[in-house]
Amino acid sequence: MAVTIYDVAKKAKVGIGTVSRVINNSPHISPKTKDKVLKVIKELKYQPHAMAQGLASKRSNSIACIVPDFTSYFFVELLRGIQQEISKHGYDLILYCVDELDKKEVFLRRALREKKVDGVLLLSMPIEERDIERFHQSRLPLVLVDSFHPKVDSITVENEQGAYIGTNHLIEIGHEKVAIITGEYNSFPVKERINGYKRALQNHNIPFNEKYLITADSFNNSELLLDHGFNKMAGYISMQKLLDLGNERPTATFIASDIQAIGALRAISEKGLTIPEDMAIVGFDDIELAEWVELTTMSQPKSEIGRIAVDQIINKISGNNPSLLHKSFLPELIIRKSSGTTLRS
Amino acid sequence: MAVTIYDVAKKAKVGIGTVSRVINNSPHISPKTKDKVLKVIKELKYQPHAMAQGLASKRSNSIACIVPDFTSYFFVELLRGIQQEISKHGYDLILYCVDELDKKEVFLRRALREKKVDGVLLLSMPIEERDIERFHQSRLPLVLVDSFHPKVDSITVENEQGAYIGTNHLIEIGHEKVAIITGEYNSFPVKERINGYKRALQNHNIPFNEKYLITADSFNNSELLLDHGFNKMAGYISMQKLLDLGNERPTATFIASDIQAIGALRAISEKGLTIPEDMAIVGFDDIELAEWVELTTMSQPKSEIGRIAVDQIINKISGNNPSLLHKSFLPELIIRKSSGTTLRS
DNA sequence: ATGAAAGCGCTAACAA
DNA sequence: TTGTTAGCGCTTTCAT
Repeated sequence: MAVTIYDVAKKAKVGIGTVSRVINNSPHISPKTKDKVLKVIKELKYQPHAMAQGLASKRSNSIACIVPDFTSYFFVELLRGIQQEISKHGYDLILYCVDELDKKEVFLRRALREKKVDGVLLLSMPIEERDIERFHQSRLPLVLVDSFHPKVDSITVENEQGAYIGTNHLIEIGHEKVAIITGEYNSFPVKERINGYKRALQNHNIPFNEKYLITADSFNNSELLLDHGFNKMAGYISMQKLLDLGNERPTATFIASDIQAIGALRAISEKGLTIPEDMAIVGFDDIELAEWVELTTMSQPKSEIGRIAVDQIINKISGNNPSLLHKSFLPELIIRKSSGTTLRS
Repeated sequence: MAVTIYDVAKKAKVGIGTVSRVINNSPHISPKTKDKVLKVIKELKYQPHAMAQGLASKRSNSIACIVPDFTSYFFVELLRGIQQEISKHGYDLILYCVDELDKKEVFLRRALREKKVDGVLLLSMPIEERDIERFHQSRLPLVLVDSFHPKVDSITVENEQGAYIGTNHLIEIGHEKVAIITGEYNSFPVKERINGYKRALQNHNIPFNEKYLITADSFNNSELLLDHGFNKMAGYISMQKLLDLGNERPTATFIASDIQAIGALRAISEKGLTIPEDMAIVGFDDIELAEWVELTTMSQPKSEIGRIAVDQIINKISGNNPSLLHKSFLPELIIRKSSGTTLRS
């Protein structure tokens, strides 16, 4: 049988309460007995039983992270920061992936009642009003990452402004026919990014051209929508559509995710066109790969986002009622070769 | 207060034992009472408390996965398959990352005593004899993935043979000066891959040239060793070393991971050399990116590996004492542009 | 087939 | 400061 708190108590000739206090760093304990107990704990290689601790204390020392099917490098890089920070605080990360958005609810409700985690981090997913209410009632800390709702703590980037800056960059280096490629229209950041794109056009008195807006919904291929169209293939196909526009073809494209941009790059070179001369590109995310393919992009501070999100949720778990947090980072324009500064002709 | 098994029992007018039986799908229960209880469970939105279940049943429905700091795309892709399979079986994945190999022990021992997980998946990490003994004694299921020890279940690829095939491919298309770039020498797969490389040379009576073996230990930069040298930068620097060999320069290189190969590609093009004419490349892993950069590589069946590993550990958890499993997959040569078939004059 | 009751290993409130 | 004890919410005998 595994060694329990009773074994430790007996061997140290103290009560189990005392052992418990030692384990939990209770301040009210004499250094002498503390040392004695600690010694026995070491001798017996005692380790508290997580479930028993959890049941009695109503804490699990685990945080759930629900991610939308981590195909995307962006999530992976975000997740990396989150894991590190969670681990640093002595918590464990339980990872859930949902391939369909509806399934998210199942996890949320389970998390709520099952009491297996002390808090939930929801990545890049919308949340329904009734779920918010549920979390509020059960007082289970919830933090949104890369998603927004006025009533829930959230860490985001300024999608609208980011798209504005990216599009603006393309216009300012001389492009007038600027297109946008983005994910599924009902994905949270997509609308905002489209708005930023439109605002940049407006600012320069460039009329919005319907044909220059390619969302992932455009093509009827559910395969490509698994991650809301934020994938290489979707970017590839979207760019093909733009290139098929003949002499109406845009000379520059703002692409709302680097991974789509990477697909787009291929579509461009396959047509025998060059970047940035024939088509200038600005992406979004600054995934590790972006530098590799010399992609100009709007950089998201991924590890910073992860850090803040975890700090906030741990703050809430710890009971220091922090005020509602809506932290938003401004993405930074990283200029690389794909936008260039030269125009074609 | 949350609804407990007592609330359900009271409302359904049965004992808590009966409710418990319903929850756990016990066969000895009349369909009638089962329905009645199920109805109440739904009405009350009852969900068993995970900790209480765990404490009483000694099962946590969680599986730990210890990965070496998931910087690498290979791990991510592996992890994806593992998560899916774990989830499919109704288990939760607790993810631990260890940046230093020594820290692994901490997690292993904690997993052993803390009873927070029902099994442990160890990815790409060696395991010490004494830890094996500990796991054996406490009967906590352990499965190695991408690592090997005779006494522990393991899912691997045939590194030696894979390296052999990759190197052999380069030799057969005409190369004689074939180098190898790989990770830290003490990393498990590295030695095997070096052996496969050497065997291929031998088979063709090509003498082994010390200068053509670049391991990640070669350079004194601990940054680069975080993931045992399996990263872009390490590949980049390693290739530079080879290119600096002047007229002794190899014409082909087998690179023991795609991510290093990607770094190497850059080093080559920066020197104004072309691939595959000046330098042919074969990588290892077939990460998603490999196709993108047209890298010939030895493909590992990542989702298959994950699936088998999870199935095995769940089998062990379920108590069907499966016999010791040592499944090894043969990596498959995927020929793309980076190896080409043309030699440079 | 079902109910009652004894734990599972711990925390926390209460006494001392 | 410390020991004792009553739960935490469930599973699992053991009766019935």
